[in-house]
Amino acid sequence: MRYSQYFIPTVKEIPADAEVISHILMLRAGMIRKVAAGIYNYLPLGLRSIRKVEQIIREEMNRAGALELLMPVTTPAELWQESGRWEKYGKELLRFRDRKEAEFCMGPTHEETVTDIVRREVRSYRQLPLNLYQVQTKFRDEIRPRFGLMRGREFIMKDAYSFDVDGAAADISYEKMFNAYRRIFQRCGLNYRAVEADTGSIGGSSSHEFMVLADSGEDAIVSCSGCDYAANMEKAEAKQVVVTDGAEPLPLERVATPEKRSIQEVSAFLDAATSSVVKSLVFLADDKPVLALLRGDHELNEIKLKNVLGCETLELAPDAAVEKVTGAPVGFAGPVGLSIRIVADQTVAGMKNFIVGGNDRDLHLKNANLGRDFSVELFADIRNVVPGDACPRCNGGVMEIWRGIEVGHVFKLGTKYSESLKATYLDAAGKEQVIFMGCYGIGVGRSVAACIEQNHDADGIIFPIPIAPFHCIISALNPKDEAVMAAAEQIYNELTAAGVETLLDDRDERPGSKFKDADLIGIPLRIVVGNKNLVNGNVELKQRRGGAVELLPIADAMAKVRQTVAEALAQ
RNA sequence: CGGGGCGUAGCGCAGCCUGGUAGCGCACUAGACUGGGGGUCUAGUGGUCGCAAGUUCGAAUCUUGUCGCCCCGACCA
Repeated sequence: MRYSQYFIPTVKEIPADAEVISHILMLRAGMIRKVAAGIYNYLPLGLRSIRKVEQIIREEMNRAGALELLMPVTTPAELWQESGRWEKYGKELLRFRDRKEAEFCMGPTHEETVTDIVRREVRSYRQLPLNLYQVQTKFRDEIRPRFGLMRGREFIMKDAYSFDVDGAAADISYEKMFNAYRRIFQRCGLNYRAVEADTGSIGGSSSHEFMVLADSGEDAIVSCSGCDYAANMEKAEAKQVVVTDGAEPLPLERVATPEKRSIQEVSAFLDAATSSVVKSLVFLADDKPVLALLRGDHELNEIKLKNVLGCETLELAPDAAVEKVTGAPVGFAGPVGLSIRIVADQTVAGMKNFIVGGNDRDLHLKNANLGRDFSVELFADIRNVVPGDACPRCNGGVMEIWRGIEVGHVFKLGTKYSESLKATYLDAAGKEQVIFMGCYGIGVGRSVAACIEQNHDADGIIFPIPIAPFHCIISALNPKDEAVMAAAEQIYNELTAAGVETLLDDRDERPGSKFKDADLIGIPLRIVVGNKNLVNGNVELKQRRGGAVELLPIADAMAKVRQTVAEALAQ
C-alpha cells in the first residue's frame, strides 16, 4: 500500500476528551474517530488491526472445533421475554419498535438467539456437542462509556456458545475454549492472566476472565507470588487467619468524637491505629437493614457480602435509612445496642478492645468486645484482599494486586438458558434432557486497545507484528529522487510478493514528519531509503521496539524483514 | 441518577468576569526556499461562537431553557 493513496489522518495534538493512552494514540494514529459517546468509526488503519485480531480468533476457534455463524444485531423482544431478561436487563438494553410497533432490542449478547437456533434444530444427543460462534457488533447502552474502544456502547465482540449433553461434557467444552483463549491472547502478543471470576447473577460453577495487565485497567486482580492462584478482586478469597488478640477485655468506654466520622478521622483523633477500629456499614439487603463489620483498614467486598446474605439486591443504605436504624447521623454507626442482623468479616472475630461507633451524634465507644457488648450472627469473608495477605491456596505465598483489562470471559452457564427456552434433546435411552451450555466472549476492539496500553512509548504505538496494521513501512526520504523511489519500489514489490504487509511512504513530506508518523502508527519494522546511504547500496532497518538501527545492503535488509515477520507469525 | 466541568474554524485553545459585531497556534490552499526526527518565509481559505427564547440600541459575553460531550461516584456476564 502506498501511503499517499491510503487514509491515515494522524494528529499531532492530544485530543481533549481522551483520557487513557490507548484512546489518545488510536485517535492520534488515525485508527478511530468518535461518532457519538461510546460509538466509533473504525478507519482503515484501525480496522486492519481489528481484522488481525479477528483472524487469530477465527483460526483458534476453528482449531478448537467451533463453527462460525452470524446472528442479527436486531433481536425480537419475544426471545428476551421468554428468557426473562427483557425485564431484568434494564436500561443497558437498547430497545426500539419497528413500524408495526413490534418491540426489538439491539443484542448486547446472544444467548437467546443462539439457544433459539439450537432448540429448533437439535433433537438428538448425536448432534452434540456443538459450539457456535460469531464475530459481531454488540450494543450495550452503558451508563458511562469511556476510554475509547475500551468501554464503548457499540463494540465488536466474538461470542461463542457451547452445547453439551451434560455437565461433564460441558466441562470439556469449557476446557477447550479456555485453551483456545490462551493461544489467542498469546498470539496477539498480550501479557495477560487468566483469573477466577465471580459467576454473579448468572450462576453456574465456573468462570474465568482473561485480563491484560495494565495500570489503566478498570478491574483489580489478585495473584499469588508463590503459586498460580489468580482471581479478580470480586472473587479473590481472603485466607481465614483469625489471629486472636490475647488482651484482657477492658471496660467499655464512651468517648466524645465531635465531627469525627471517617475511620481516618476517628483513629487520628483517638490516636489509635485504623486496624484497631471496627467499621460499621449499614446495607439494605432486599430492603431490610443489615450491619456489616470490618476491620478499619479493610474494604468491604459487596459481591461477597451479597453471596453470604443470599439476597437478591444489596445496596449501601441511604443516609436517611442509616439515621433511622442507628438513631445517629452517618458516621457514628456501631453494633452495640442494635437489633438488626449483624455480619462481620472473619478478621473481626479475633479482635479485642476495639473502637466502634456509638450510635449517637459525636459518640464512639472504646474497648468494645464481641460477646460481651454485642453479638454477631455470622462471621464470613466479606472483605477485599489487600496486598500481603496470605494465599488461600498455598503455604508461604502472598497476594499481589494488579490492574487489568478484561478482554475475554469464559463461563459455564449450566442449564439457565436451555431451561427457560426449552432447549432439549433425546438421549440414547430416548429420554428428554436439558442441554448444558457455556458462553465465551472476547472484546475485539478492547483487545487492540489493551495491546496498545501495553505496547507504546512517548512516540506512539509499538505494535506486536501479529496484530500490526502493517508489518513494515518503507520511508522513501526523497520521493523526487528517481534512484530512491526506484529502490523503495523494488523493496516494496519484493516484500509484498513475499507476503510481508508493507506500507510505502511515498509522500512528499519532510523526513521528520515521516519518521514521526511511522513511530506514531507503530509499524514494527521500518526501512529508510535515503540518497545518502543509497549511493553505497545501503538502507537503514529500524526496529520500532527498542529502536535498534542497522545499515544494510538492500537484499540483506529485505531478508531480515522477511525472517523477522515469519518468526513472529510462526509463534 | 447524584456531583463537577466544557461546547468559539478540521484539531488544541484565548476572548466571557467588566456587552460594542471574533482572535492565537496547528492543520489546510498557493508560491518560494528547504530536505535524515513534525523546517522557514510570503500570501490566502475557513467560524450564523451547540441550539432556542429572553434582557438590551447592541449578546460569544448577561438570564432561562434545551441538546451534546467530558470527569468523579453509584450501576454493570
